[in-house]
Amino acid sequence: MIFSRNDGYPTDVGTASQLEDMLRHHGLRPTRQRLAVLAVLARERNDATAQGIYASLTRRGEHVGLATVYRTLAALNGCGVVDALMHNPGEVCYRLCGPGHHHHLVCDACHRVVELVDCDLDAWLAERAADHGFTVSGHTVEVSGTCADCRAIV
Amino acid sequence: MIFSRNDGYPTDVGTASQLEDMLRHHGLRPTRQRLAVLAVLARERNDATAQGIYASLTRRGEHVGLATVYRTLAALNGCGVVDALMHNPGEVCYRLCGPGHHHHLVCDACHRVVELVDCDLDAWLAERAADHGFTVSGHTVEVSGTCADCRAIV
DNA sequence: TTTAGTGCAAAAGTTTTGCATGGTC
DNA sequence: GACCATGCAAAACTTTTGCACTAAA
Repeated sequence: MIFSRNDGYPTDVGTASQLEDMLRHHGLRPTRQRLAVLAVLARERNDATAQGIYASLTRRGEHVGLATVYRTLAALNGCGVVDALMHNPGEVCYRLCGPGHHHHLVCDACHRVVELVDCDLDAWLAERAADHGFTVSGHTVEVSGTCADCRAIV
Repeated sequence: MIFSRNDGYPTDVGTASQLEDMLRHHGLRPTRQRLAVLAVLARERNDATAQGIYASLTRRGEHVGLATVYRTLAALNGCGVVDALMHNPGEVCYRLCGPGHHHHLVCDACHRVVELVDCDLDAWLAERAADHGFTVSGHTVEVSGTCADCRAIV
């Protein structure tokens, strides 16, 4: 799996030309700006806000308009390439994630994110929901905790 | 349990004097404004935004400043009296919930919320998290689906 | 050359804050 | 009287949008 990561470390997320192919595959033109946003996401072990990504780009001298960052993230989220996390009120965090069903384990201290890929809650939830007359269309689990690195510091 | 509800229906959430006691119990002065906000939350089977609560109060002729609504919700959330749900980007929803550990089953169509109280995920999550070096401090599950009423309409 | 994407600035929206006033203990 | 809570308006923020311009197909 070339475009997926399983923990937060900056693993191989594809060369520039592979990122281009991915964008094209989703009907998105591989522009300089989109590749730059993807590069920041690929380098980020934590989740990142639109504002934060914009700041990263500016810091590195890559000129990408803030509106473009927002539009790019919306497009990538629409394709399922990035996940949107809403643990903080008032802002959305984005993260380049694997394509399958998974949940997020987030470090309270450093915001590092790990994907939990094995989840078999469906049957259990469907049963509980049926007790209340609901049919289930989806679910998200967010687990908060402390990663090994941060625990070591304290 | 007098201040808890299990589904979204407007059940008995306490008389005015009981609400006063609850506020006092948390070190909050039982002002007209706070009781009014609580009354709106108690009457609401769905979750509600600060803006929506403000609108409800205004509609009923109760004059409570918008800043006061925000401050009241923050205080009640801090006490654990109301839960904050963040399913929509850019706004926080609040809901008067039971005091114990529970999760939320939310109707996609009408935003009705039901609390799921039996949850056994702790051991399973702790194990998965340990595989990645994390210790778990908490978790939230948000289940989306369609309630019986909304399914009937379609 | 046709269409999609970008930049900039303005606008929209939610939430927070400062400070004087009023209510509660 | 001391302290907490409120109201109002301004400010801070994130996010969206309009429109002329640029780049990709």
